Amino acid sequence: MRWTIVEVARLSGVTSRTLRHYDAIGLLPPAGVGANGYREYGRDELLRLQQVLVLRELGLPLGQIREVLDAQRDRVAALREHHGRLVAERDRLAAVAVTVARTIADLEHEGESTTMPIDRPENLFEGFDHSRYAEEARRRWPEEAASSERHASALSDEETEARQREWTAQMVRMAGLRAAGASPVDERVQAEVRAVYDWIISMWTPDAAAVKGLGGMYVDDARFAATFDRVSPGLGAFYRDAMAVFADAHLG
Amino acid sequence: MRWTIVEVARLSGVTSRTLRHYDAIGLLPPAGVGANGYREYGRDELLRLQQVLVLRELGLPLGQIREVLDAQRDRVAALREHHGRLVAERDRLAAVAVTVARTIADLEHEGESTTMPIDRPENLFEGFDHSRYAEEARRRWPEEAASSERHASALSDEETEARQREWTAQMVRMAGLRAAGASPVDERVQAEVRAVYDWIISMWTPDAAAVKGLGGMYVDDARFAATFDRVSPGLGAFYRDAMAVFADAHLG
DNA sequence: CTTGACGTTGCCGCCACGGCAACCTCTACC
DNA sequence: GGTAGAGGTTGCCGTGGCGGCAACGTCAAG
Repeated sequence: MRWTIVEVARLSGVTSRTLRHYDAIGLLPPAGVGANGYREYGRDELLRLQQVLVLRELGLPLGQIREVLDAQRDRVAALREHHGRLVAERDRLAAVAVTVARTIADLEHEGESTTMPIDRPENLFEGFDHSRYAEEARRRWPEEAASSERHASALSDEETEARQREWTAQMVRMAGLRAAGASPVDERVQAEVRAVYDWIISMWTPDAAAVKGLGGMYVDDARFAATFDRVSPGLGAFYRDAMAVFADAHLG
Repeated sequence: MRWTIVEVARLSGVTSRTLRHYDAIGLLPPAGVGANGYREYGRDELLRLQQVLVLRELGLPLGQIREVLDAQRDRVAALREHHGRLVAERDRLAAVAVTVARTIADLEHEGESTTMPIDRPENLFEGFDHSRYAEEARRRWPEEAASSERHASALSDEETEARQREWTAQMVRMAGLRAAGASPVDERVQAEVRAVYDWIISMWTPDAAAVKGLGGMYVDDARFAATFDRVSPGLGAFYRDAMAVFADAHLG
């Protein structure tokens, strides 16, 4: 069985342009080329394309996908490396998003003093030394994290670290607001408190009974049950059992 | 006072190559050009550069930075738009990171059956139709969200939606494990339950008294107090007061 | 025979620069 | 005044993953 480029495109969902690109960079050469110059793809190429798309979906650059598929590289190692990059980029974007949100709020509430006078030009760029802050945070927090009795066992290291960083940044912002003379009822202060509240919630630890009770509700409550059933009949009961196991193992 | 390109570079932290680039694309033309062809920058250019760097730090593309600074565009509107993109991209990366992590785990624990037999090639690409899934989720969830008593008032719409998406994906994965014959004590199932547990935690709602109590602890507990004091003396008490206000306003 | 769908190669563009080449200019020192 | 070294200039190529377009050949159906 042979397929033309557009047939493969329709099967896989990528464009024919992309398939030609993959040929051009040697990532997925066709099985052969007909007398008319048309590319011909076979079963093996479809399988390879599937693997390419899986890895591409995971965000791996095409060059690394080729290395992995040509077995010159360990898949797990490549993915682990990639995972680190993803998490770092995710955190960076999260931090930027927070800053942008705060900037928007500031701009909306700006009264008058947008332009502050500047005498020494080198002060213009004071805020841009990020590495210093990041190091500070890293130096300050590890011991605190170790000595605290926070119930972190259910969270991965990455998540824990991300929360710590959030928390530190939170305090710094709060200190800034206070220094600027804001009172506790100030809406910007309250916005920060709301963030603290979210954070508290995420640290709140329901006990074993509560988790089991929730699992039971997944079965007994018609609304919940219907939601699960739409995904897969009987899934609610499966959740209930699995949650009971988890509760016994981790929350005893 | 006039500065050469390298002096500006040293003041601001960007490279001279970047400054030339900004000139080339019309983002930051120098104040003038000397008889020797050297670019000369003045105070106004430093101020403009500072604004450029602020907006660039927020991730705004250079073209939009130019539009904003040339006042053809509303800053807040541009940032709001940008914020949406950031959050979407952050969520996408977070989702991909989770998938990559699970893939790594799968690859590490894979026993033997890596290559499953495939007869119908179109099935190879079944998992890739994301738009359909996304629509499904969007159609399914709004009512559920509206009718549920979940305490979502303290969360933004974006966060709520992200949680819902996580939750739906969770169920699909769980259904897949179950279909594959996994039992509730299976470690992959338990890993998913752990995710549910985290989700439950984040939905758990402490009442006003609990929030106030926690605020009080920020002052009474020496460990907490010390942490706050290192950031700013008396910050703990400030938190306590602000949290009491929040609790009264939102958790009464 | 025509039409329209599909195939090919090849080149430009995106975005924010980095790197290099080839060359000119300024300052300091011998 | 020669020279070294730091710094200035323009201009072109490369990055990643294709999309879009041009200009043209091929195939099946009516």
